[in-house]
Amino acid sequence: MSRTAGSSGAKTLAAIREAGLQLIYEHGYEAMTLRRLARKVGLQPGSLYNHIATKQELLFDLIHNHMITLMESLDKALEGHTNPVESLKAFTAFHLTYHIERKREVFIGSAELRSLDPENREIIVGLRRTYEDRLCAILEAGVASGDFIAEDVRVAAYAILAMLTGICTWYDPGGRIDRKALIRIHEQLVLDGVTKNR
Amino acid sequence: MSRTAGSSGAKTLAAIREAGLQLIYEHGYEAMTLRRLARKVGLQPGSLYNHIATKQELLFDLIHNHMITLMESLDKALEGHTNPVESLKAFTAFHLTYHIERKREVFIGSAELRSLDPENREIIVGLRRTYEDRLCAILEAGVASGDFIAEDVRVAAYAILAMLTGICTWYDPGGRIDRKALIRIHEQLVLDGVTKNR
DNA sequence: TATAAAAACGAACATACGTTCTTTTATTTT
DNA sequence: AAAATAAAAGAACGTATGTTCGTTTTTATA
Repeated sequence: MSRTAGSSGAKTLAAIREAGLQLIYEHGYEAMTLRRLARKVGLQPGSLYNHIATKQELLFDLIHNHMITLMESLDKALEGHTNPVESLKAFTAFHLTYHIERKREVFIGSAELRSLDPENREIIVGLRRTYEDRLCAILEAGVASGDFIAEDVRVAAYAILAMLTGICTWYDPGGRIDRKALIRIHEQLVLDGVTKNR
Repeated sequence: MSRTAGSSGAKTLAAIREAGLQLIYEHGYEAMTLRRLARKVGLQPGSLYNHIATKQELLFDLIHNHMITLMESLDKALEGHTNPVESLKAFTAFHLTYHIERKREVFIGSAELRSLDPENREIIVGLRRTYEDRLCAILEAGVASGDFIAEDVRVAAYAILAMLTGICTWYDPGGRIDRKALIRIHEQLVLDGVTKNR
């Protein structure tokens, strides 16, 4: 056999991306073999190389795409909010929603950082830093306006991010807890953490 | 050559454990090769099998040991506390301290869960559940006594654990932030999250 | 001190990996 | 319709992996 009827580059690449995402999420980058990936897509191992340059490049593509989308979505979600309290609520809601919806991408984006080549890793770490900075800016604005109290803005930001991101390691969208309730509870937790009198 | 002068089973096993811990922490279980591990310990690859049964068993040993120690230490730390507020503070301080001191074990204990054989994984998941239950019990006691308010105890517990555990992914013991300050800040964050009027 | 056990070496094993290359067939372009 | 390109197959590559085995030397036991 050779080229399959109905085969199209764009469709196959999309299938490779989706299957790769799932396999890396399930087993990790190192544990995912290209043979397994090929089988899942319905190809021979060698045929993958008509669409990807290398296994490493596939990983970077997945993470990089995710980070770009994350940043763009965040900036859209924060648009129009000037009040620090409202901004923080918007950030919390966005972060939770996005991290629940893109559970796999988020997980890979942090767990497989170490599997990236140094140059690739640096790019991703830079993007992540930019994301953290958005939260820091909100907290700083709130401290300046007197709405928030935070002993150390960066510590508070990391604590908040850790708490929110941790959610998607156990949250089950089809489970007992409603998503809106989850967001409400965490908005409150986050706000209380930076507003209560000390 | 053959058996080295001064070689002792216990010492070599300890060296293998320590080197394995470090290598798995740095590169992940799948990415750690037994040849690399052997080189780090100063052995030939085959000689490892005088001390471990298999690569998988080494991973399980490391994680299992960690979980057992974690539980014992927690119960010691909670001993004598009856007041829910004090218990929660003690839990927070213990969790942070332990997770900072045993950064590597903690990381491996969650990141490499998926690298465990199903039977091994089940054992670890059970132990982890027991740990979470300790926190839930404290929160429930606090709700019953009127000290805490929590819409959903399990959600609150997971949020707290996620926040606290997330710390050890970025906290640098030699860095800008003092450990005692870190504990103080988080005790407050945690308490605020479950005590403030809604 | 003789004997058994432990701990190391070093070679070898089957297997699996990421990747390359040639060939064949389908699709697109001219 | 012919030519060029794209996408697949399938075999092969060198290399690395976890593990086993027979041998040798050191330590512990009797």
